[in-house]
Amino acid sequence: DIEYISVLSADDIIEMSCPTQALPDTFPHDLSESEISFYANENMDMKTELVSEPQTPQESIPTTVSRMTFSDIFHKQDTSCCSDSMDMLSWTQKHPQNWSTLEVLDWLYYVADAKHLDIAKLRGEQFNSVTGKELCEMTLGQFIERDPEYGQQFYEMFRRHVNEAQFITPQQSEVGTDTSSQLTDLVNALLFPSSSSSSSSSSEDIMEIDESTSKMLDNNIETVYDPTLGAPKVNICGEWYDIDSDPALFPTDNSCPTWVDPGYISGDSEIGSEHDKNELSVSAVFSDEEMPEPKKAKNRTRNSSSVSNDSGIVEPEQEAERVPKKCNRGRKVGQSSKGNHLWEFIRDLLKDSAFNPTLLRWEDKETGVFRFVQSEAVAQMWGRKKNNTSMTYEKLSRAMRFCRSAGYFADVPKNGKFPKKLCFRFGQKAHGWKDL
DNA sequence: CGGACCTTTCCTGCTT
DNA sequence: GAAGCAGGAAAGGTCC
Repeated sequence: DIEYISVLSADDIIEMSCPTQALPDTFPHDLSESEISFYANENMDMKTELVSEPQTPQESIPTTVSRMTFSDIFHKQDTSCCSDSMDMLSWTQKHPQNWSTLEVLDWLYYVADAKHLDIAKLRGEQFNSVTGKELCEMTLGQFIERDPEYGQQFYEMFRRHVNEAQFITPQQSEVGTDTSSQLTDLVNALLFPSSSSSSSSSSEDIMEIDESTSKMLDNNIETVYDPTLGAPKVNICGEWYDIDSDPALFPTDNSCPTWVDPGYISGDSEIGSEHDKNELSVSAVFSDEEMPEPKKAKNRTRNSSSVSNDSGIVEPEQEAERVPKKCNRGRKVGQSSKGNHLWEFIRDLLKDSAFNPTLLRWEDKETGVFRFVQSEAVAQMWGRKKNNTSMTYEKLSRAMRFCRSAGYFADVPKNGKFPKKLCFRFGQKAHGWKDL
């Protein structure tokens, strides 16, 4: 109701906005209604934005923050972490049946970005642990069940992708062929069927469709294997890298990009390459026997109270249950903490204006106090970094508390100056956060 | 191979 | 009641 909206103050808007932090905290409270406009995105979600430019351009945080998209965030990250960004498009070269759980999420976020979906409303966590094979079998209802807001769009985009996508094979990647524009066209054709679709579409068309998405692709597309260069080399950000000679860029774990999809090309599930032995075949990883247990599966071995009866006497059968069993605790295969300590990750996010103050922000830089703004988003990023799709803020905050007891973080002064929730402070062992 | 370290996972109890 | 915090316990991966 435009008449109703027009009398709202900025505070009213903030109060009414999505409870999952759709509006950044930096959205200014002291605006008049003439300084705010409402608009609906293509999904008919109402958004707010500033009409007038801030008086001091250096402090134009609210405008940029409120319009920030996933690729704005990730593109910024890409430049400092090329191998991560390469992985994010591996799904473009595989049949969805062979997507890993991470590739499902990469596709999801790619679509979310391309369609400018609201980050805060996106239920990405509902697609954690979903494999490409499972995604292929999901019905519209199941998509909507997982994400009531965008489930239908995801379903439609996914069906279109499954039905219409072509997948790059080594044979198609001929000498001198511009695989970059091919793949860019392909993906954009799938995402924007109405705008243009053939490989003849100009680069201007693509930029017009979605500049940030196109940039994201352009940064990664040259990673497609080029046989003319001999044994695998890739071009990242204008530089050619030799995979074998640069272990830092291509670690030996499964973060190595997938050049081709043997399972798709050969039409069966026989996996033969060394790479795939490392990565494990789809059938090996996602067979029924090996599917991850549901999150709440209880194989607990501690807490004697849970196995003793009311009288405190432990029954023989219950005693047997106390024998330690293997459960899904601790890090999973492929997860790594090499050089990625939590406090460093947090410090680096605070260092980056793409994340600070959008996802987390300083409360008092002098004393090292900071606060999570979008806690779940930070947790998902942390999980992404650690190859763990089931990361949540609850788990992240437990790790934060361990880091606190270890001295990397410290207690936040309880003087009423700082919020009691979502607030942390760097400790003695942490360094490098002051000189940001 | 063992141990230290750093998480990750799950949980109970408490506070806001 | 939900969200967040605090911390115990157990387990796993990495590094030395």
